[in-house]
This record gives sequence, C-alpha cells and structure tokens, in this order.
Amino acid sequence: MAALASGLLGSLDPTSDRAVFRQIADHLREAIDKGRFAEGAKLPSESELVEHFSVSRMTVRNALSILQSEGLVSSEHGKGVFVRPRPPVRRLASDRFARRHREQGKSAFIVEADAAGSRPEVDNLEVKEERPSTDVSARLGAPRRVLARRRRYLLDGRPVEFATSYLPLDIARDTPIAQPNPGPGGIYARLEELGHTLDHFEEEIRARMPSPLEIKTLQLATGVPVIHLIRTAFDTKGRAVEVCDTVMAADAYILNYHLPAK
Amino acid sequence: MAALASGLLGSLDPTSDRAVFRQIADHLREAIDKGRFAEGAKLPSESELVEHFSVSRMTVRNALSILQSEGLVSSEHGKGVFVRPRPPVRRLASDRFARRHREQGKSAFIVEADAAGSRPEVDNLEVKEERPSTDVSARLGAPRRVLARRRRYLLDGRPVEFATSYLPLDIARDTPIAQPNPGPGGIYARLEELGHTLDHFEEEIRARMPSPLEIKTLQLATGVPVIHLIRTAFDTKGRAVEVCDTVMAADAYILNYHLPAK
DNA sequence: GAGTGGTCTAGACCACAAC
DNA sequence: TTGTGGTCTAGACCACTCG
Repeated sequence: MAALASGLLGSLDPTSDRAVFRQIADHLREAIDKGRFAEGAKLPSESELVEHFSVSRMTVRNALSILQSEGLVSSEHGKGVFVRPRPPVRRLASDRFARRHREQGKSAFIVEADAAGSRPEVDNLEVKEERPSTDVSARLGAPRRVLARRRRYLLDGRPVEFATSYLPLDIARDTPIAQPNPGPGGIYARLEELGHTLDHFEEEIRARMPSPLEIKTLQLATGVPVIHLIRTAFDTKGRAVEVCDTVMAADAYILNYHLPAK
Repeated sequence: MAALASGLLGSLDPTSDRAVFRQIADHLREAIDKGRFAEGAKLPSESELVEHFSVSRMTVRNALSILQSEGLVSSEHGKGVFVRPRPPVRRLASDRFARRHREQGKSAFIVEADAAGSRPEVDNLEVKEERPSTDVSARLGAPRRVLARRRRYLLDGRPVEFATSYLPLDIARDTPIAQPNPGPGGIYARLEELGHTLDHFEEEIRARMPSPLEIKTLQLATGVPVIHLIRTAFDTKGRAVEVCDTVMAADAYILNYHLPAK
C-alpha cells in the first residue's frame, strides 16, 4: 500500500549469479546492519517488497526466512516483520559459585538479577526421584536412582534458562535438598552442611540449535541458538555430588571465565 | 521412483491444528531421532515425500527446511538430503594455555589435534598493523594501533576455527610476534621472553548464528551456530597484553572449564 | 538421460492485528 | 474492513550428480 522508500533498499542485479531471494536478503541485511532499519523497526511488508523488487511473494518470503534463521528479524502474524531487538545479556562470572556468595543466603540467579535491576522469577519447579540417563549416571559414579530438581528461570517475564540438577539419592534423600525450596544459599549450601564440602566444579559448554521442546520452554525466536552447559560439582573427597544440566537462551547470556596462567 | 518404505514414516493427522509441513517435519525428526535414518543416511527424495504425504512440493520443502535450520539434515544438490553426521568434537581444556604446555614448544592446537589423531592445518595467515576496533581498543588500554594476527584452523581438511590476535604495537613491533611464524610455543612464549610474564586470562563466551562471511570461512552447514570467544591475556603487572577473538564452528567443539569452589 | 535439489511464478484461502 | 503474515497448490525451468 504505502510507497516503499526505495532509497533504503538497492535494486537487484540481473547479471548476478546470486539467487534473487539471496540478493533481497543481502539488501535487507545491509540496511539493517547500517542502521537504516533500527532495532524494533518494521521492515517493508511482503507485498511492498514484492512490488519494489518485482518478484513473486514466495521469493520475498524466502529472503525473509533467511534473515529469520540468522536471528536478525522476527515476524509477527498480522503485524509485520521486525528487526530483532538485542535483549540485555546476563554475564555469568566464573566465581558465581564461590562460597562467599553462597554465604549471603541468596541464590546466584536472584542476586545477579537484582543487581542488574531485572525482575527474577523461578517456575516449573519439579523435584522427583528418577533413574538417571547414562550420561548423568556416568558422571555421578553410576547411582541407580537420583534426585532430579528441575526449574526454569525468567528475567522480567522472559524465560532465559532451564536447568536440572541431579544428585545421588544417598546424599539427597530426606534432606532439605529434596524439598521444593532447599533454603538460603541453595542446594550447595545444604550439601556443605551435610559434610560434602565443595572443592571444585567442572563445566562443559556446547552451543547448538534448540529442539522444538526447548524452543517452546524458552520461547525462543527463530535463529536463536542455545548454550548447553553441564556442570559437575565435586566435594573435597573427590566425589561428584551433583550434576547440573542447563540450557540457556544464547542471546541472553555472556559467560565469563577466569583462567590462571599457572 | 523407488517406493517409500511407509513404515518409516507415519501419516498426517488431518484433524490436527498443526500445519502440514510441521507435521511432516515432526515425522522425519522422530524417524531420525529413533535411528530409523542413521547418520549420513539419505532421506526419501522430495518427490517420494510428495507422493507419500500427498502434498505439494513446496510443503515438503518447507518441512525439510525446518530440519535444516535445526541442523539435523543437510541437502546436497543433485544427490539428496542426508542426516547430518555428528563430526568429532574437540574438547578445549581450561588449562590449555598453562605454561607447562607452552614450554613443550608446540601450539595448543597442534598438540591437541595430534593427540586426537586428527590432521591439523593452519592457513589464511595474515599479520598486519591496523587501527583497533573500539572494543579491542578498550580491552587493550586504548592503543592507537595494534598488531593483528589472523589465522584459520582446520582439522582433517575441515575449517573449525577462525581467530585474530591483537597486540599493542609497543609490545609486538619488531619482535618475533610480528613474524608470520612466531616460533616454538607461539606468541605467548614470545611475550614471556619479552618480559611480559603471563598472569591470567579472561574468557568471554557467546553463541549466535553465523554471518554470511563466517558461514563461508568456516564452511558451515545450515543450522550450525558459532561460539564466539574473546580472550584477554594479562601479564603479572596487570596489563592486558593480547586480545584473541575466536569464532568456532559450534558443532566441532566442547569447552571445558575448571572452577575452584574457593 | 534420469533423478535430484534450487529457484521462481501466480495464484488461493486462512488467521491474526489494528482501526 | 483492511492489511498483515501463514499455509498451500500446481505448475515451470534450471543446475548438479551419477551411471
């Protein structure tokens, strides 16, 4: 309907080998990168792009789907296609499980969110005994059953992280760890009270595209990967006392690590 | 042509609200997850799927594009659509820059690849002086110009990582660090010889979808995110002496970190 | 040459959002 | 009611791979 401000977008190169829908994607991407469409701004509608480039609607949709898969734009049914705003990221410090933080009685998530001025929430709480996966079992020294604690974290109403902690039953059964709310300082504080003084953690980090379930749970936009972090906690006797499997929306996090040069 | 073994794929649910192309994607995903199509196996051709599900070709292609964006399959022009084999992953230990490794004279990449039985290569070498980006500049204490060392790493012929090191010119100019081959132990060994004894590193990790240039440089399949790692090296005087900006194919790496509980 | 995926057209009908 | 994106059809021609 509205005339497209042609100045914002170039025109196609008919001599180019590059497919038309890729050229259109390139033009849009460049316009976004150069700030000609700001964060949150609406792109020209599909029908405007059809007219501007003189192509069929499928070609335009193909171009837009590229930008979606790159995480640059997201579409809203009945409204339009918008430049994805970059959500604020949460930095995870490598000392986030240091004892001095735990002793303050709040969980790391709550403390950091408060400090950043965000509203933290935890939901989807589930605590149950179950048979461990082979991977979790191997990490924990092959217990037959484990206590699983699942929860989802949200910031200002947006889900950012989904985590499950697994603990051997001989450690966790009939302790505050098996309660929905384990008390101040979280399960690490309880583990230390139970005599499992923590010695160190091992973290394992992957990045990949989310499964359909993860997309749903974290309400992920198209083109947003997840960071998959598996942390194992060891006590001073060298025993693995907890495995925490965490899936994070990658656009919500920066992970920080401190490495001594030794 | 060949009859499709219908047993491998269910049929559509006409009463479902779920879009047809999503249902087809679900069926294929389930078949892959359950191993009915092994890694590297060829999926039924588009025309076979068209016939099996009695839909148009665009609908089938829409379904396949979902699986591609999830990184589950990749298409090969003229051959077919194949289940993506999981490439072997390289684990990066958090002590990979420990001095004891450096003193053995080989770079971390070469040592690890040899140990894993892979054939390592380094190409795209470029060493030049340039003006730093604002981000790099801020990390290095605002030098006017820096030495940039760019290189790409390959394993068994496959590009897996693209890295740029930035060093302040007052440290690196007219030293072996400015040479294409800085010598045994790499630039960290040279830095220490120049009096910049390394104290610690800070690493910053993000995950995101790759830019078109990154897709090209790392020859990334559709649906493979990248891990973006920025490491800053500090000497014992507390000065930032190097920033290394690394982009890794996420399906080729697992990052390991060791965290003391303190 | 036969089969495959890659690109593109020109329509159609639907569901959702905003006025 | 109008405009938006979401889904789907039924074709077409092309480029690539393999025998």
